[in-house]
Amino acid sequence: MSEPLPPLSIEADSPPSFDTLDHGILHEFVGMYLRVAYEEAYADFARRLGDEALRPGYFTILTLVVHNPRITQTQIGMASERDKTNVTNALRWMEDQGLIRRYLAANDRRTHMCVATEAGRQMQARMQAKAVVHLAALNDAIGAERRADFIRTLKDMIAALRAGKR
Amino acid sequence: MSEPLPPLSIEADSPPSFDTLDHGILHEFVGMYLRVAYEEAYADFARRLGDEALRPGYFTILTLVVHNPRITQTQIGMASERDKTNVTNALRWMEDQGLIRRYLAANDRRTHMCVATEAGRQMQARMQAKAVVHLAALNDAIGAERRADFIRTLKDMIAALRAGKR
DNA sequence: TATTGTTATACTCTATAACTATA
DNA sequence: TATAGTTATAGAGTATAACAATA
Repeated sequence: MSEPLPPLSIEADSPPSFDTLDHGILHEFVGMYLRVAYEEAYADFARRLGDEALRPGYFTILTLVVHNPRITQTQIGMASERDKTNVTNALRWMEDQGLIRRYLAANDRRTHMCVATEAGRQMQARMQAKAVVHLAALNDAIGAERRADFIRTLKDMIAALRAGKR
Repeated sequence: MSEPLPPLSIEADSPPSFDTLDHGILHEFVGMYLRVAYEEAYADFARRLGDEALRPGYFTILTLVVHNPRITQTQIGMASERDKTNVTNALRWMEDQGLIRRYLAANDRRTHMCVATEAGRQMQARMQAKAVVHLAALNDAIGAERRADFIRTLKDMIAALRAGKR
């Protein structure tokens, strides 16, 4: 890898106490809280799902397939906000697990239509039950009404940042 | 890697139209919006920083060092919500770039105290100027008052999810 | 024994680019 | 030319585990 760090010189002063650290502009910095909240929400859902279910990220995709028979991979990518390459990998894995099947559309043989199997529907139902508990835990923390505002703010933020790209 | 996917059988039906996709519980699913908002916020800040500055994740660490001379690596890890191994790597890189220096504390020679160089202070100031514009763009979208509520909600969520771990 | 920091390693999520096949 | 999907590859960010030095 890289070279070991060089030895440090010794200085007499002491570090600042943790309680009095100056965070500067970081108190206003949304990005940091957003990152940590995302990580904690992901980890909480993953904990509740346990080892018998899919990973959190796959719940979105499987739910879309269960609710929308013959949904295409492009549609899944757009609706789940994921790149098509990630969708391909997720669907391949789910097909290997027997959770979904895919069919070519007769009228346009480029598109792959995805359909959940019975095992896939059962898996989605099990995961959704855990998702409901996960959301209830969030509601206990922030309140159901506040959650609606919260989601609206997230959506507004996403839309504005995307508009700013162009 | 893995084997190529097998050929698909052809089915006559058509995919659902994208506009009428059924998202099921996903409309309530905070995690997905959280992920996308985080990604967009990160990307927006990265765009504004350009190629001459550090990556967004390093801004937090450099800001802590600039504002708190002799801050230790453990303190940086806790304050920036990052694992110590990531802090080590970030600081090594910043030291290579001449943005910070590190010293051993005389009274406890395990601890490494971090101090920003003049170049580091200038870099932090340049990045903070871009961070302010980034935050202003967010305020245009969600409003400064709503941002305060938003951060409070994020903090509450983080605290609740962490409490639920134990 | 516990803590600070380092190193090696690996995992997750995501994206880019080049490709095949279909349109 | 453009679109749907696949593959190989790579990157950013994060974490785990074993370790050395120090307390």
